[in-house]
Amino acid sequence: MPADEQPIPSVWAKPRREREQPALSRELIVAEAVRLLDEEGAGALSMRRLGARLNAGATSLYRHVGNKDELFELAVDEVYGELPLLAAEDGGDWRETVARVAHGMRATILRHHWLAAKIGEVGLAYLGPNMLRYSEHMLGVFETAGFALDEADNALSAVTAYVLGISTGEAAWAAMVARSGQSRQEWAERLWPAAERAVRDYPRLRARYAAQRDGDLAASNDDSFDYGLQRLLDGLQARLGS
Amino acid sequence: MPADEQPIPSVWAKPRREREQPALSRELIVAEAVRLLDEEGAGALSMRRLGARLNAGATSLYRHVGNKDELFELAVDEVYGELPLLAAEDGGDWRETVARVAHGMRATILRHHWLAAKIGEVGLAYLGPNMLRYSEHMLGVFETAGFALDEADNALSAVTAYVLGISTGEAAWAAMVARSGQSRQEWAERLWPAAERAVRDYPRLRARYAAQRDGDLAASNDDSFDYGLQRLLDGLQARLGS
DNA sequence: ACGGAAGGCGAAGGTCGTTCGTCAAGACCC
DNA sequence: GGGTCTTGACGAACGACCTTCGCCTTCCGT
Repeated sequence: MPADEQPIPSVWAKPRREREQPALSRELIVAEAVRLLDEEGAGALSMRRLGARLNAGATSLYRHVGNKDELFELAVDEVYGELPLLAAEDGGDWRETVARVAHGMRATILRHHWLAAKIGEVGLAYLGPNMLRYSEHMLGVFETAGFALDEADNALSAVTAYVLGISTGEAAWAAMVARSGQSRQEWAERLWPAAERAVRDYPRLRARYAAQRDGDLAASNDDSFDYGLQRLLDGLQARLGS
Repeated sequence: MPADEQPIPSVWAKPRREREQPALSRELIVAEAVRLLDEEGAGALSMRRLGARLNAGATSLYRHVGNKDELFELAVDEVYGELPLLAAEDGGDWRETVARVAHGMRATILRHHWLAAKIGEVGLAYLGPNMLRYSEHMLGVFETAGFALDEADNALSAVTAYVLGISTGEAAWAAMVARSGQSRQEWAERLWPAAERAVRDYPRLRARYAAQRDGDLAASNDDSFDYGLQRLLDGLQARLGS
């Protein structure tokens, strides 16, 4: 047995419970969970690992969180709090406001690449306070743009669904790259042969893949996102003209 | 010990390996996995339970599938195979075709409520054969409608993203209801007090919730889905006019 | 007839979520 | 000051999970 593992029967040996930190709290736990998720993905979040990062045992977390699923809900809403709440000036351009919010939402999802998958499990209607505040605010934006409340609801759902859907694919890709530890370039190179073989019999897909082969992938994703967003906004704007 | 558990040392007691079924195969495994997922959700799929449903041990599956993640990829692509591949007649209405495909895709996602969440993990660009065939086909639809190939790609991404995004929320809700074992009505009633309390301070949300309180929820979801879809198609159609 | 491949499976290692009982430390009341 | 209650933390343990390994049976091609 190593000497430093021998229990020394003295007051001074006792670790003198460290309480200079507020110990543990729901806020600290959720914040650390988000950090862990960002760094290592949803699969790497276990209560034990999260506890260890907080200098605590795994079971201590249950005093504050009750459940792992509950913890995920809290983490999702925490990130919802990062979404920009742009004011809709009365005479301002509602299109510009909505577009900026949509871009901000996409950026948030890409920053937290586990978010899209978790929303797929948890759903969009889960009553988190930050999510409610965001929804209320955006309904207001559409209302002052001229939509009646029920149509504003549909419009908000459409924009949110579009952003969430298109970011899901990008986020999944980013998550895979992050988990592999390789760079985005290496990963693409490694995947290329399989992709080329898979699309051999599909001329249109082959052409699309070839076109993206040497282009800037990030820029292409940005353009594609904005294209669909603008079409959706076009369609919404046309409803206001009548 | 019950008598029927005593090992009888006789040839006739041996179960005489049942091989009238083709034993096990990747196809059988994936089909049963989809059935299990539909019935009990993604959380209930374990290799042991899946094996048991196929009268096999858990580890036998690894001869055919290699991985649980791989099994999920196969299951996702299996469901992709259910998507309708509507032909785009040359003089026909491309809008109608795309709308019908979109509705079919939503119906498929709602029929397999685990799908949306899994796509969020796996991503849209995973090279499954059914998914490739579907993409190639839809690119063709947009091309014959008059879009250049790169714009057809963006248009397809937009429509797919919208459908996926809006179905995600509905599917998550359906999955929760299915897991709870209660009826949709019971679940809504049970959730109502919490929802009412949560939206108390948000007038627009409160009005929306109240409006949906006694309306037909399914019909309302259908309408909301079609609203956003039509706006997106409006925006795409406007691009063809010029 | 026989050798090798393929398929199936039990045991086991390691991780996970979660519950329970226990223990230390402060809060509060008489 | 002393006793009691509440809060927070934690180790042990249960059951379920994925996956690897080695062994056994079955079958097929030659």
